[in-house]
Amino acid sequence: MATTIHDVAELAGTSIATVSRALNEPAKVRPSTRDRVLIAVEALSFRPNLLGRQLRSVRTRLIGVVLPDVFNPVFGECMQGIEESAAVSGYRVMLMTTCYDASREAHAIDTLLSQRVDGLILTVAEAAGHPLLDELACSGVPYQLVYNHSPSHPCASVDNRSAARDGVRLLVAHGHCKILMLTGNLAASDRAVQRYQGYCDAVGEAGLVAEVPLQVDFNERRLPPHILQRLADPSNRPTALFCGNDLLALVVMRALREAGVRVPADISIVGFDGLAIGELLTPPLATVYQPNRDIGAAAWRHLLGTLDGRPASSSILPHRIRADGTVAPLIPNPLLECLP
Amino acid sequence: MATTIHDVAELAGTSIATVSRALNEPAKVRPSTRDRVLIAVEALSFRPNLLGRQLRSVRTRLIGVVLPDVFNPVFGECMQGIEESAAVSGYRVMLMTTCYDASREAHAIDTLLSQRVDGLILTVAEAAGHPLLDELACSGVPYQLVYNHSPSHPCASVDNRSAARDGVRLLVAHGHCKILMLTGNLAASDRAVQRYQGYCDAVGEAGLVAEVPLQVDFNERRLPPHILQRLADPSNRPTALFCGNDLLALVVMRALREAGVRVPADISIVGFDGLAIGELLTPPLATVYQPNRDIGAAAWRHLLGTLDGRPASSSILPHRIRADGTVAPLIPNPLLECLP
DNA sequence: TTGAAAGCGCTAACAT
DNA sequence: ATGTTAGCGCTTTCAA
Repeated sequence: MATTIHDVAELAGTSIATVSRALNEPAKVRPSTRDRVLIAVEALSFRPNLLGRQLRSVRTRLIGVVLPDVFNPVFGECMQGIEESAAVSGYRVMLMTTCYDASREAHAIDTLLSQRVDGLILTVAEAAGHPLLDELACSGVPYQLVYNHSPSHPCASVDNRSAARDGVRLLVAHGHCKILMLTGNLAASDRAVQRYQGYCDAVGEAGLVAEVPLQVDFNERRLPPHILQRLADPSNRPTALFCGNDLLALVVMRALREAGVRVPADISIVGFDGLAIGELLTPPLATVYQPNRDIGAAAWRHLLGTLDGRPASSSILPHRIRADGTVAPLIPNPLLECLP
Repeated sequence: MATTIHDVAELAGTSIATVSRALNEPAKVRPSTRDRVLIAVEALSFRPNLLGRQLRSVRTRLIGVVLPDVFNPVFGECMQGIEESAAVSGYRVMLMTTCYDASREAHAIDTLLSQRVDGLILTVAEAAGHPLLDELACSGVPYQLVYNHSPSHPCASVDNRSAARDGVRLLVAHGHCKILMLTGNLAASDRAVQRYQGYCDAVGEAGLVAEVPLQVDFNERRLPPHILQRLADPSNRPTALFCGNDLLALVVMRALREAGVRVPADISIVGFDGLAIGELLTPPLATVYQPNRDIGAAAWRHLLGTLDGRPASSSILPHRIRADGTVAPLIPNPLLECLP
């Protein structure tokens, strides 16, 4: 079938070992033989079979990436950061998505380890006490979390709690005192919980009441009617909304718009993610910006370090508040009382 | 190091062949022995080395995906469609990005073939006369283009030209007669050229003048000043803009907004891509919708068909016009003459 | 039903 | 500087 190292060796009149060396350690072979080999390689358009090499060597130069999906631009941006920086170091990337499903996470990790990836970059639903992660830690295969901000595992992430707190502070600073949080499924994402804690921090330090967050199944493309009702009712609605992620913020903004609620005139909104695309909107989405591409790149840098034998390490990347169009100061309404 | 099939065989008191069979063709092994093997597998937490299997078998159950990037949600959405449907069939996906660079395309294809992927799904800058694609066609490795709408290669794509034409017709139908096209680098994308042709078709059939398209380096995050100047000048600006892709549409919308030009009051805009996110904007982006996720899924379906020995095939997926908020009817201005 | 043995294509000692 | 050879872990004839 495909031409192998043997064909090349035969044509070049050398042994297969020489072919291998000519290709991998050219310095170790006499220029004239090297040329003969390279000519043969060219003539046969020989493409070394990486499987053979990978099976034989310790390194595969393959890394596995496990993400909830790559439909959400957050993960697309991050994946871009991972792929392009890994490519620079000559590593290839295998991607598996989990749709926030624990059993799919397990399956992905298992498959990737079977493929003998050199390392793993992953976002899991819940990092704390994740059995697979602990197993990974023991297995000796380097790994790096992204987005999961965990004290016990190497990760590259923003500090979700502080970041969320800063986002909510922006709303507080604009005079809002009835701030609700809208989030994806809290049970399916430790980040969502951390961000809710940040919300509570900010609301608490302002002397306001932390309300129970409104949970939305993240796979929904539309806002459930009862939630919309809650948000659209002028007599009862919050003056500001903090959303656990940008996609959710966009979905709710659309729903509100369709219900005749104006953003930010009637209600202010702050998202979380810093989607590049959010900045292009009208009005631009106020959000807690996290450097998604850099998060991916940082994760790779850390992972590469571990692959090179350095101890595992984490990065808490800086977040930034994009105080943009969807936040407006609260216009005091003498008829409404802002205190609980 | 890692436990191998030998360890399992030893513990189960069988030969490695039996272990292999117990795992791959359980029917061919006596239940009692199979159980012994499975217990041993469990006890040693044996993870079969896919590299060994892949090297030995004809199939690797690996596919390669080559995309310009995965930062642009178009490709993220498509990648999602590919990955999740391939996963269902038990295939793993290796992703390489090219940043629209021909040499990186070549490198990606080469690497992926070295990895002995069973097939390839790719978007290239220019499909027609692409040397690597012709080589691929000969090599016997199945492949499927996405987004490249090519007559001579198996592909899954919308009909870029007709789709663009329909998008521009929307503008024509709203009374616009000074319609400009804004596009990424024409030289770096055959789709961009096809879409420009569609623009010319629609403009031509309306008896209007097809103008030279405004090209923008796609990697820019901002609109070059001279282009903005051209678009913002009230005495000279077009009444409508057709953008070769949604990201570009969003970028130009932002720039126009900052320059005080209102969309769609002062200028109407139609994009191309149908980004899910575009629908969530205010106003929602009018665009030529293409079913990105389905494009990915369709490409996989075709590829799988080819892998199963059926002849290569293509899908032209239906596009749809999302006649949304960024298009407004032209309000006739008696002072301005709409004829060339 | 099971085992022995031959390789898949490659790298890396070791020998020359 | 080059060749010989022994595997890497697995699947798959072929025999038993």
